[in-house]
Amino acid sequence: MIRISKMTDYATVILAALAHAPGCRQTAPALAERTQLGAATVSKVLRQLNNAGFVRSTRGLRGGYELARPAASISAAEILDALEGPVAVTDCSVGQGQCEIEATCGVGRAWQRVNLAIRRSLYDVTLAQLAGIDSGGLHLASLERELRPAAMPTAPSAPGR
Amino acid sequence: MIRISKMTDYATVILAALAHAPGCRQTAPALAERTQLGAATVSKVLRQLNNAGFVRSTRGLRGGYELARPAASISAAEILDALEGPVAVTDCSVGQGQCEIEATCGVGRAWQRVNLAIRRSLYDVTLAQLAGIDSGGLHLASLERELRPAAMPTAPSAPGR
DNA sequence: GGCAATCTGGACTAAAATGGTCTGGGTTTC
DNA sequence: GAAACCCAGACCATTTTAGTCCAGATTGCC
Repeated sequence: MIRISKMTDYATVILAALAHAPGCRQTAPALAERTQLGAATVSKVLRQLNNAGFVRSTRGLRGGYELARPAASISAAEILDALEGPVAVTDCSVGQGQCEIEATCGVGRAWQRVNLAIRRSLYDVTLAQLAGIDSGGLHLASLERELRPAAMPTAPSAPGR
Repeated sequence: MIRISKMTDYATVILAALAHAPGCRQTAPALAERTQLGAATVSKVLRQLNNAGFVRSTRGLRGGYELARPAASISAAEILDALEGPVAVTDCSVGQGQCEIEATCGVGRAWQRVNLAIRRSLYDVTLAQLAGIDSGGLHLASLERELRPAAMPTAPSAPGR
């Protein structure tokens, strides 16, 4: 259904919570409380975020997590890349050679374009925007373009699943 | 990982195969052979495509499937909508009220923008393009815009999964 | 009329991904 | 040395996905 995993979703929520208190260490339990997510789950996500370099951890008493970089410099695309690998709408959307029927189907090239478009839109969203503390719409250019057109068709009739 | 299901992928491949021989009925087994996919799977997908109105089926001897509408008038977004429901990057990306922690997290709004951007790019890709028989780039406007920028960052360091 | 080719609908299963928990360590501060 | 932390990974339950199979219904042809 073209959706990111819940874990990645949680990651953005947690990062957003951290972004709201920059430079201030917060423990995993405290973040769990703030975000209303399970403590164990938050811990797990924070570990991934630490490995990926988005947060910095401090052990021991008075330990906790804090953002490793300013929120405005972290893009949604980076977070997705780190947590679930690069965007790939289909197998052949990333490049050639993944698909045995490539020669026959010829569908790959068009998907690659879609992929690129998605990627760009993800690059234009920063953690600061996700957290709602955007300093002034610096990165909104391409998204505003997307939003302008009035006639945005809404999903017509999806069959129940 | 932001990807469409294989079934939907197959659907586009099958539709593309049909688009290559417009107005010409083809049986499910024949399409399976042409696309190198399992016969039962192709049948199943064709049934869904029939219910969704993308193809027209004829029963009995000499029966088969054919495109119900010209390939250029079918967008990738329509196919996705029909087969896996509307695009929804996260639960809260479709609208308000889906998420209990909406008030606290504030992440939803930014995802809605991403969602919209993805949706638009899917609307700009037609079946004709997917099939590689595009008549002249009528719908390419927004995608060309996406492709123009030179400095397209490629996924940096995704952790192996 | 009967047979063969075709679609139809649904049940069913196997495999994989996902979400989430638990346990058993290290570290640091007081 | 004890309390309050983080760290790493195994582990399990559930859901989703992919794919198969089978028992009809329909149509054209001989």
